Amino acid sequence: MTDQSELRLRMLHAAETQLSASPEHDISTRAVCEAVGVGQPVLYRLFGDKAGLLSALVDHGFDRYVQRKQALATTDDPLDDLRVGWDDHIAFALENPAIYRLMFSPMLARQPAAPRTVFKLLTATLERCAEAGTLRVPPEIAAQQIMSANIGVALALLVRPDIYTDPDLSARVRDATFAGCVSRPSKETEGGSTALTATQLAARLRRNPAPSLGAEEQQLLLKWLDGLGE
Amino acid sequence: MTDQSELRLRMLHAAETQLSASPEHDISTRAVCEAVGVGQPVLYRLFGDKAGLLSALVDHGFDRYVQRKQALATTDDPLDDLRVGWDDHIAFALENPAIYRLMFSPMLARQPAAPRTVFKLLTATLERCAEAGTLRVPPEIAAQQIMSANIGVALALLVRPDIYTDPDLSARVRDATFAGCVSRPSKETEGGSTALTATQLAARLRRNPAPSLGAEEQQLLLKWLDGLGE
DNA sequence: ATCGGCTGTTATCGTCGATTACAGATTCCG
DNA sequence: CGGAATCTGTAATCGACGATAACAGCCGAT
Repeated sequence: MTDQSELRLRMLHAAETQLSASPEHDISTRAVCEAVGVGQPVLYRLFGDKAGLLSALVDHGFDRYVQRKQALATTDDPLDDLRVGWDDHIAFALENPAIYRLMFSPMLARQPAAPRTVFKLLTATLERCAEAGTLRVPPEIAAQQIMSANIGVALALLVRPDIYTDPDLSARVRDATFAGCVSRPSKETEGGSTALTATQLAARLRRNPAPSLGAEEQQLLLKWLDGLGE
Repeated sequence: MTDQSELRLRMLHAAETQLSASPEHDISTRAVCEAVGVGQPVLYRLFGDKAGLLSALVDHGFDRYVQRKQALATTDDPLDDLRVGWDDHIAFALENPAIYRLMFSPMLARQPAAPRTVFKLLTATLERCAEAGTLRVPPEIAAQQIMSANIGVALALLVRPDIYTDPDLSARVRDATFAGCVSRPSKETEGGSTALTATQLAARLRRNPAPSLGAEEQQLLLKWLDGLGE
């Protein structure tokens, strides 16, 4: 029970250590097994195959990533929470370079499922922005922009520090990306743009469905509002 | 002479074909050699080792990338050239998924040198923007923002089409990124911002150094102007 | 006590990256 | 012209690795 899951964790830890120490960014199942003092069949029973071990390592990395994200305080300023989330993503990448490389490697045979959870977290914060009336596009749309840019910057800083030398690169792309989809609440924006108001209304309806509308009507309305929001 | 370089190309082509067909995103040196009808030592003489073959494949990909970029017309609207360059980057990624994955994989043992050339091309266009007075930061700074975001979006669309479903994702991030460092010439901006003017002046001085200043003075002045531009 | 299922071992297979040893062709020079 | 040196390829092999088969001890359930 606890034994096998503890062995699992020990193997994952050994794999992570060896991956961090490997200039080739690769590990060998033999070395991992030897490090924890077991034979290879144990690894293959626990993880199926080498890809399974790497997948588990990726999932383990995403677990820490999500745990860390959820530990971040939720303030009453969702836009500031967004900024903190972006910076924390970059910090995670720089503090866990080996696992981050693996987590977001485009060469992985099977891509992990965890990013969908990460997306939900980001979307939740964006929903709060939308409710506050600072989101100019539907949350799912904004989430894709933010995530792709955030990962792009993290990989750049991680993999090519020789090229991406600007210490403010992350902050610059962050501000530009956020400026592209969210806007500070101000007198000008308030009641101004129809897109903004539609997005705001959609967010409120998603939290508190209107009792006067049926389920299908509600869905259709939200679809229209999202259309206006884009 | 031509023989060995032709053999090299044939092996590169075989490697690319097999990489594209491999669900594991990996190739075997044996299969490549067998495909072109030679023994393994030939490969090791031409490329050193497997990493050398992959490096050559990456360089070959960057050659095509650069060739394609240089084939893009240069108009009198540098901002529009920037947009075309961004879109072409995304198109290249989607049209050459296997090589693009490899070119920008964070798991490569040795990172290629070609990206520096790509950066120079982008910076050249940005210098033209600066001369036109539409760049708010030094070209090298802007280039880092644009490249990292561009790669981030390309990898997202390539690797996780199931998550990044917004058909306008690339255009949105592109516009937001450009809005972050360049601005359309208008009455407001003209003569308005000191940062903008400093960047513009730096670009002009870089093209036409002031005869009234010495080399060291010129360098110092440019450094100051870049500082103002940030 | 015994059966069945975990959990681990040793031994082994097939593949792959990489190297050695060697052979034909070509070039260069006495 | 002839032989030495170099280039260019092949066949055979090595060592490491991923993966599996066959087998052995432990432990709870009946």
